Amino acid sequence: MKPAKRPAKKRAYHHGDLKDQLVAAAEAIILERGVDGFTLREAARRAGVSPAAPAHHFKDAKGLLSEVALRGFRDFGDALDAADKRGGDDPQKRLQGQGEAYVTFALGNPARFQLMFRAGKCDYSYPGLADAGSRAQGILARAVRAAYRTPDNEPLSPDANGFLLATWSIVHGFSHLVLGGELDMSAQQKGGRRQIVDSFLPLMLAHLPKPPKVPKR
Amino acid sequence: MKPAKRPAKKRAYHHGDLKDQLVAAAEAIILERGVDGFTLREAARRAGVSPAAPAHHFKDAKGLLSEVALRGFRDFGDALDAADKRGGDDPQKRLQGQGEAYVTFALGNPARFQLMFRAGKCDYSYPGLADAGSRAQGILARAVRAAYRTPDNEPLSPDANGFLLATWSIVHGFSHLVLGGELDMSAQQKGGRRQIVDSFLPLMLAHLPKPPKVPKR
DNA sequence: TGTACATCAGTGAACGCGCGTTCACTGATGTAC
DNA sequence: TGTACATCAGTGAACGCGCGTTCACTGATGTAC
Repeated sequence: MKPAKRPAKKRAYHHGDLKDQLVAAAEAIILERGVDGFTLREAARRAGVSPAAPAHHFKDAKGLLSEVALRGFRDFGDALDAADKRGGDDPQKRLQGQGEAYVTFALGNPARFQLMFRAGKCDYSYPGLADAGSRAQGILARAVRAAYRTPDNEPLSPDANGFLLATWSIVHGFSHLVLGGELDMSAQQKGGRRQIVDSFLPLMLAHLPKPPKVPKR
Repeated sequence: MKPAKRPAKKRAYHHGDLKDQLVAAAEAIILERGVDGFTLREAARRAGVSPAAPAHHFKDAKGLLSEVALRGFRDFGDALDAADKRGGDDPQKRLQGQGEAYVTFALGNPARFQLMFRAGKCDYSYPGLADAGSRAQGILARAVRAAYRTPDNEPLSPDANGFLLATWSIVHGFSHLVLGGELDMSAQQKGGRRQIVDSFLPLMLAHLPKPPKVPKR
């Protein structure tokens, strides 16, 4: 076992935590400058390391971004899953909870969220990434499945599919509108994003489509 | 008056239509390579002109993109407006129509749409851009105002605001999901984007929130 | 417990690239007289 | 109708920039005996 992490006053030649710090730096850069503002050199700079160092941990620049997205999708999936479970066996509660968790994740992790849904920035063949993405996607579908009482081995009905898509669209769209700053104008009110969200999220969630009452069969 | 546009076999020293062609080239580049793939040099190349030429028509690279976005917002606003008017005085029809027009515009003009909603690519002080943007935004609000029978000089009620936001979110989110290719997996079906949209758009629009029945006052 | 050696994780200089923009210029066009 | 001249809209070479990546290297670590 390694010794407990030392504060390491003067940095050793071997960094010891470079991979994680590069990931953290990448997120910070994206937060400050947007997804397009990320550069590998800047991430290395922030980790206090030469521009060649990241190559020992990631194949290339896309590799680092893919790792960021991977961790994002995992946490995202966890958040949706937890919210879903909190809903017990009440489909309405499960969907409402997932909707809220979706938006909460997006606004609480703007850098990751924007990266996760920005085509072309990640390498989908990065190990685990595609899986983590589908898993997160499947969690909402699972709740819709329950609401429509559709067994796992049957495809969703067109109606259920429309419902799934509408629900996904509304929380996804809301997240993008807030993150993109589109709401600041229309919401004619002062105070930061936090306030806008606090006041509008419940109102918006109240308009989430309602699942049908499907009899047990 | 100028003579009718000659085919101009061998291009004259003066181009004659450079501004429009740069705009067209920019849209084509964005379509092929994404918003981030745009470069001013490439636009100049496609217009058959030296890299310094665009400076005579646009202040800088952002200026060209701003012009693209401006034209986008204008057409977008026109499309929403036309759909709204087609709804007569039936609020439900007006909202449904605008929703469909919103998505149709996004999918029919993916390059522009993605540029229009990508923060940081445009210069909002570009003449007319901010106005065109607010105008488009106001058209949906106008229909909501009618649905809730709110006079122009009164602010929307919180409930109406939530409704507006939910409606905007759903069409905006759907557009992004389709353009981002997120649906191809979940929609387990072959055929291009066109088919996905044709089959899912009506289902999704069926879940647009319904405006309340508010008595005239 | 030492020691030899392989492997790991850094360095820093350098490469080539395409970019946006600037510059002095020039050919074409439009206008005043 | 002709002519002088200002202005417009191009050219093409050049600048400096920061980027991702490569390279030969080296210091630190871990392991086999």
